[in-house]
Amino acid sequence: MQAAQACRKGEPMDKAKPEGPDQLAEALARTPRGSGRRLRGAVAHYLGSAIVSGQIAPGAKLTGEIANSEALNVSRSAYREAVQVLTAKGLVASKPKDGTRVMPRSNWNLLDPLVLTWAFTGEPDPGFVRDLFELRALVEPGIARLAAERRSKEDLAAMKAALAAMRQHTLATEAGRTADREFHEALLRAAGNEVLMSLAASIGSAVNLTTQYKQRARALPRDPIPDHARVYDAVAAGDGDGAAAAMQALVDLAHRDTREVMDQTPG
Amino acid sequence: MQAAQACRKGEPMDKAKPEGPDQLAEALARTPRGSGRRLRGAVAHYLGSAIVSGQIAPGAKLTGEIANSEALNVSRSAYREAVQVLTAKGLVASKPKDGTRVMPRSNWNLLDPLVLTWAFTGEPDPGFVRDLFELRALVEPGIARLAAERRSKEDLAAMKAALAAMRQHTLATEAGRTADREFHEALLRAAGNEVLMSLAASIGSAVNLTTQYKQRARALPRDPIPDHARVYDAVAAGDGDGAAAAMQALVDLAHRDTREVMDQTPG
DNA sequence: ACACGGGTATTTGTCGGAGTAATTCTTTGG
DNA sequence: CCAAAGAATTACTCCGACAAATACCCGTGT
Repeated sequence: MQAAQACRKGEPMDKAKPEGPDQLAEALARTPRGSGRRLRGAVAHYLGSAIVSGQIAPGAKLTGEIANSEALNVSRSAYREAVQVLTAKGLVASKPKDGTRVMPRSNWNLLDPLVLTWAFTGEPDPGFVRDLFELRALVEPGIARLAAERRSKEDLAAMKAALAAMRQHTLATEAGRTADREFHEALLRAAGNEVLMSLAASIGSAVNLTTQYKQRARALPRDPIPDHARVYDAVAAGDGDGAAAAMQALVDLAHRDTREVMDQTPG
Repeated sequence: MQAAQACRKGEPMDKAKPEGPDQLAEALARTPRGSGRRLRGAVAHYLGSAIVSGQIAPGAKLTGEIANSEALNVSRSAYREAVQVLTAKGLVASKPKDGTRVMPRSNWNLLDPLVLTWAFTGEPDPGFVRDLFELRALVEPGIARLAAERRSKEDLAAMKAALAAMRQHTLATEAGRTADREFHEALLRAAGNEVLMSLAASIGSAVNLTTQYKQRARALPRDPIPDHARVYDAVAAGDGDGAAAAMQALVDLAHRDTREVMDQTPG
């Protein structure tokens, strides 16, 4: 695909500029590039993964635009747009003459779904997973409490339907997992807080990634449906404390499952 | 002219108003553009504010790249890079033939510092502020609890120094506010959770914006230093529950202050 | 010897135009 | 009436040149 660039004008290969190992271009071509994903997205994924995984340390500065875009066999425009994405997520910052530098980790937007995706390419850092579960443990019970206080009849109906679908399909099927997502989404709507909704979307994306990881390790999670039911009952009863406690149990369960999987797959 | 505004499909276009040729370009030039802020940043700020403030509703599609960039008197590259920033923050999505559409609010990354900035240009939405404080009420006590359990001697020293500086300068001075930030930063370091750190950075940015707003209304916040001291004491004593409670009180206080200010300045 | 100020080189930033690719809408054939 | 082929529209990518900003070097003056 990138070959089109080199061949389009039929320019002859210049010996003065040794092509160098286009290991980079290969790696770039290997990056998954689905329907909506454009070239700039692939570049962003490549650079973002390299940064989040630590291959490019904070403070380091990456190669200049012209050189780097040529190394990746992409145009400078596409490369620059990819860098803008990284900049928007706080991973890098660019200044004339100084170049584009990787920012300290404290500046990264770790809750951005894409950044989370990059963090989970390869082996996830156990400390990072622990941090994520600590956040879940803080936020999700609070969401459940708010939901218990504010839920409408429609919210309850949606949660009940999702719960029934979960029971029917189980979490082993895609339909079951969809129902699970719908349950949490309904809970979130019931909580009536847009900011928490946005945060939960990020967390949910992280949950999906860990779940994927769990499945990769072929671990069978124990049945979480009773816990979901407890959350539902407490929310329906308007019992904030009960809902928070039930949700806390749910998060703890997921944490324990994940930790087990990560322990049984050492290097 | 009106090119940059939302353009719903099927609606007949009014003929151009006879006003100044580039009203948009003027507005763009008026957008604050500090040292590091580039042209693309100004465009992103302009479009982002218009979207977050609701001037361009979700589902609406913005004018094509060529027309819109010309209307703003910027090159297509700069405009596209600005749109990439918005895309990275979940505000818009682009597809060939369909154009660039504003995404539903649930897709926005409301915790992104820039998005928060855009949300606070003009009158902040009271509901949004409430949501933010609910998040703070959930997360910050948890941070204090973790800090109480994990703080090192260095953490305590840093917090103590910041507290002293706060006492000396008070929050009316810039030095005092810097000390305040340092206190919270030290607390965060003590908690030892990178994800919470990233989240707190976003929240802190929102806090700064609300504080700015409070100052704009010339309201004098009551003295929060005793509450900070209580947090410090509990953290030093390793009292997780106490630290959480003290921090809860601090957040409540800030919420009350902000609400007062917002009540006394109705639209 | 050192502080300071100006010039210079390097790097990102902006520009404009041309051609490509993907997707929706339309049209046509079954 | 439906489905597949085609047309139109839009974003996407590429290219090459120029402008702006700033870190760095060097000469100057004290």
